Amino acid sequence: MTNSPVSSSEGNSFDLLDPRIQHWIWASGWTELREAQDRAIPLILDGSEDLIIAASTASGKTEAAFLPILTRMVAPSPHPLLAIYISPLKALINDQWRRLEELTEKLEIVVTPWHGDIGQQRKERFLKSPQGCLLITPESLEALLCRRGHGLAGLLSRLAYVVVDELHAFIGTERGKQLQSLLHRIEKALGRPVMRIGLSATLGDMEGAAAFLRPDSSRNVSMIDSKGGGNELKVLVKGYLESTSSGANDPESAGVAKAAIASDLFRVLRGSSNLVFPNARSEVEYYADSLRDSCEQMGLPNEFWPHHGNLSKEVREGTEEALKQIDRPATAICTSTLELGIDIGPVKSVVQIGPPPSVASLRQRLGRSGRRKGEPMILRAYCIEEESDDPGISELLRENLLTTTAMVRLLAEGWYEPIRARKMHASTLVQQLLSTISQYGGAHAQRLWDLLCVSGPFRAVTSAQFASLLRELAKREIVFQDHTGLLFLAPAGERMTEHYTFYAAFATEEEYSIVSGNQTLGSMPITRPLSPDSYLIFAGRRWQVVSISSNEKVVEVKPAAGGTVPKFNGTMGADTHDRVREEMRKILRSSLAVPFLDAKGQELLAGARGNYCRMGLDHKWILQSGGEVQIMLWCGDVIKDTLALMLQQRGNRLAYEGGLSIPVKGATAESVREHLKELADGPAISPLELASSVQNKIGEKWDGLLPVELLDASFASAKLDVGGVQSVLRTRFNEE
DNA sequence: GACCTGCTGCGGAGTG
Repeated sequence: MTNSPVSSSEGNSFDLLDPRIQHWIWASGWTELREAQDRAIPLILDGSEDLIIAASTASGKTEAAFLPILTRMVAPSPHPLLAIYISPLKALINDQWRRLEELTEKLEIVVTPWHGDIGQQRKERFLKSPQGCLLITPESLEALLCRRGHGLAGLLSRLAYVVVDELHAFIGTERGKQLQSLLHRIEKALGRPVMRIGLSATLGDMEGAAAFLRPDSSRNVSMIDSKGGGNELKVLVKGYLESTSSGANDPESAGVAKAAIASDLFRVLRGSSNLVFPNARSEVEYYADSLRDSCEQMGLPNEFWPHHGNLSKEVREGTEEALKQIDRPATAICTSTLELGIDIGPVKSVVQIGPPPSVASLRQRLGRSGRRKGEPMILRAYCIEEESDDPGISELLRENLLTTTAMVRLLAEGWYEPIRARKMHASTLVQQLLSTISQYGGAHAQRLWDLLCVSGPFRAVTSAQFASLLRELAKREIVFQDHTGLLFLAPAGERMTEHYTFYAAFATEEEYSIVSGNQTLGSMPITRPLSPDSYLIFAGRRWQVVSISSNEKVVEVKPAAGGTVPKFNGTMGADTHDRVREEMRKILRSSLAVPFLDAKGQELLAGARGNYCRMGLDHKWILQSGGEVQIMLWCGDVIKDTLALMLQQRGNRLAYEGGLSIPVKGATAESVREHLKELADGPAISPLELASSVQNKIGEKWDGLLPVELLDASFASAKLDVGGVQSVLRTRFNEE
């Protein structure tokens, strides 16, 4: 292939591919293999190590994995091979299915998509001839193991590769723990390791990702980190001041800043395609409605479309289609639904309203713009600060503007939050235990312990905790042990594993469907049912409620002129990282101008710096104000929350609602100082003891089935950092 | 004090 039209920067990866695949590459008009593809091909063909491919969106990661996998599949062999591709989204499976079909058309390789929306016929065809590429979700794979476990070794006997897409979306979550367990159970059933390939755009640290992909380190994980040429970054952060003093209860005056932001967005975004991230579904509804209304007022076709997780598939696909149309401008107002790799067209700029949840998330969002060579990435951020008669510390230090400024600076430095995967997820152990018993139709306690906790991913669980979990499940008649020592599912356990809701590792609430005529607009939580005739803004439009059916959980609506933005049930917020809070303090201590702030932003920052000096915050971190004491730790939320619990456990009364400080009520600075000194220098309190003092620890799906001590341990692993508290307190005392 | 994701087997009606 000396005159091959496709060049390869290093080595001869192209030459290693099957000629038919080489022809496909040529016919697709590619002039060269991307760096990640070039490097991945020999490693995947060799197959003796695991692999992580981290490369930017639209850099051909999927092809990097599948070009060599398909080459292996079409090579002459007595046994046809099988590859499993695991995706966190059904939409992504459908995308990849289309792309792979195009590639495999002439190769006679069967590609089988498998998730909840795929018909039974296709699934049965795969079960009869389990080869080719299986594209599946973790939940469907769980169901496969749980229900067809007997034949698993036969079914997957040809398995040669496991590809995990969007790896970062799994790390540190219940779904990620479930996925690790599934991969381990498959290898144990086969009695051999299978090459694992992780694909990701954003990875804070590659070592952490490797430890996630192969937790027992029994195989080496190679890494391809192809960051790609960074496009120029253009940033503008705008500040807004909202007065909430005196007339604060007047609903008309609340939202002046939001209206100003909406009108600025209309002015700068019209005529191009953009993504707007306002941080909350209710805010998405506000801006989508307001911007669509502005288009209508001016007699223009609508360019603004909503996208969030409570909107129906049809509404979301409508927005995605509008974005893909290159010849017509379209801007999506969205939540993190548009952060993952669903295929949307190129966008000119990304708008962030309010502080981003994390630097990593900001980076992922920004990666959606400036995708073409030479085009800059454009970020416009809007920050609303409040001004009241009785300002708190967060208000005086302009926390929203300051957080956004700190995150933009860290982003520009190239820093983002490393992966945190120290959580035990004992809730998911309950699922894996029951699923494994179902898979084998009964199992010895010792075997389950070995499989899940000794060689498997629940390494943080002790044998005593595991034994107490089995006793708890037996007490609840979910499992029982026969005279030979085998564990079986009891009737309650069988009902659990047979119900379709068992296969997802994460919990969700029940919701009402919102229906207009024969169109389903989406769904809403049922904790706040609407009264008939009330008005509602949903899917970026205005509606009136016609009827509510509690039995069928359906709200019927019709178009209307009025409406208010709905409330959704938010869960706990994101944990801001230590480094972000340190950067915020650094900005307050400096007097240098921040060039990407607008005039109002500069003015607000100058005020915050003045307040920081006036309060003496450079050396003082325990402040007395009236009967309240404020503790300023300048650390991330996990440590701050842990200290709040420690103080509460020692009898302090807190008025803690997040923010920059921990307020202690009815105390003196001296007494609080004494407590903090003892905590800093005294023996470290055990995280389990601290956890046992916490009232509501139920957070994950099966937490309610855990014995007390295991629940405490699982809570502590996810939420507490006692060592971190001591270390931060010592730093603060030393600085005085 | 954000956001997001996913799900089997069967029975019955309707159609070719």
